[in-house]
Amino acid sequence: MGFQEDIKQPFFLSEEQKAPLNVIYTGNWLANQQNELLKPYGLTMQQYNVLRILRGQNGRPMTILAIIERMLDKTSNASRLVDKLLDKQLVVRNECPNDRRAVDILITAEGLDLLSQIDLIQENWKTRFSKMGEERLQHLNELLDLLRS
Amino acid sequence: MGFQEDIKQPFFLSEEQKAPLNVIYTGNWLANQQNELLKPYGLTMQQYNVLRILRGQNGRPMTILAIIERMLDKTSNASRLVDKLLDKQLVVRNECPNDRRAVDILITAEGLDLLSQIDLIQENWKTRFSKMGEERLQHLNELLDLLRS
DNA sequence: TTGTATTTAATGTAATTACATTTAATTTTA
DNA sequence: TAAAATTAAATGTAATTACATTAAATACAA
Repeated sequence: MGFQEDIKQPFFLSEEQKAPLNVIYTGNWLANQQNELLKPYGLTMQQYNVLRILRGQNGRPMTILAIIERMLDKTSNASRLVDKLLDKQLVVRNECPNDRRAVDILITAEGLDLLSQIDLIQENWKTRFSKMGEERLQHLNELLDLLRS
Repeated sequence: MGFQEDIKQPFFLSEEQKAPLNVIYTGNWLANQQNELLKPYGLTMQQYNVLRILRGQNGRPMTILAIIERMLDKTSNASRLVDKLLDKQLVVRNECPNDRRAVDILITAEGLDLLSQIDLIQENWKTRFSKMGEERLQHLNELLDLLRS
């Protein structure tokens, strides 16, 4: 049940009908939780995602296009997301030396610091998942990957 | 892999790290597909969802609040969604006789007709899921429900 | 009854998103 | 090389979303 109660579905749904709704619903549920958690830090999930991508570069700058490639939601506007991060001085933007069309985006010390603060809180969230157990999570990932294939 | 390639993740993610991202990513992926499918009919997923909720009432009207209770994404603005459906004459809105604060929303014949057109196309989409097999889908639903509990 | 609180829906708004267009730089090709 | 095509990012915009406020009707309490 669970999910059917949340949407007060009065009649029985087949697993087939339920699955797509459940994936979308659970995805939104997680995204909302994540956004709630990030609100005190003044970040949206998208901005947080970009910051983490930049951290993953370990000091190497990335162009906007490279960032988009790694984003969860590729339709959102990376230029403007980076604008917001710039305003907060969490990243810097430099003209790319070998291609003047492109820009090099780099996370600042301030940005790294903010991320490490958030990491601590995220631990909380991660325990939600770890309580599911490695095996179940692996299975969930397999099923989702299969769904998209 | 699958999902890790989509976001060009260079390093290994644990199942625990992967799962929340995978759920959100797959949810967005499904929602985008759904929106794409509905575009020719001039409906957004939210509008479609409201229409289906109304159809489920079999001719009994619903108030805005009752609709919200059944919506997948309860944060979106039901009043305005209904406005859009009204513009397209897919629903009618009447003052509720026993409570003049409330409004009775009812799907029109036109709305039902549009839904039945879309149903045909949806069959296509449903085969995506049915090919997963009943057992896997049931398992997926269980895992998602467990995640939210 | 009369004033207060609550409920229902609509509205205002600022921010975000989706999508197309523009600008500037680079690459290709004639 | 010069013109055309492509690429990278930014910008314009209309629609949508999130969130708060408002307006109207009803319920409640003194």
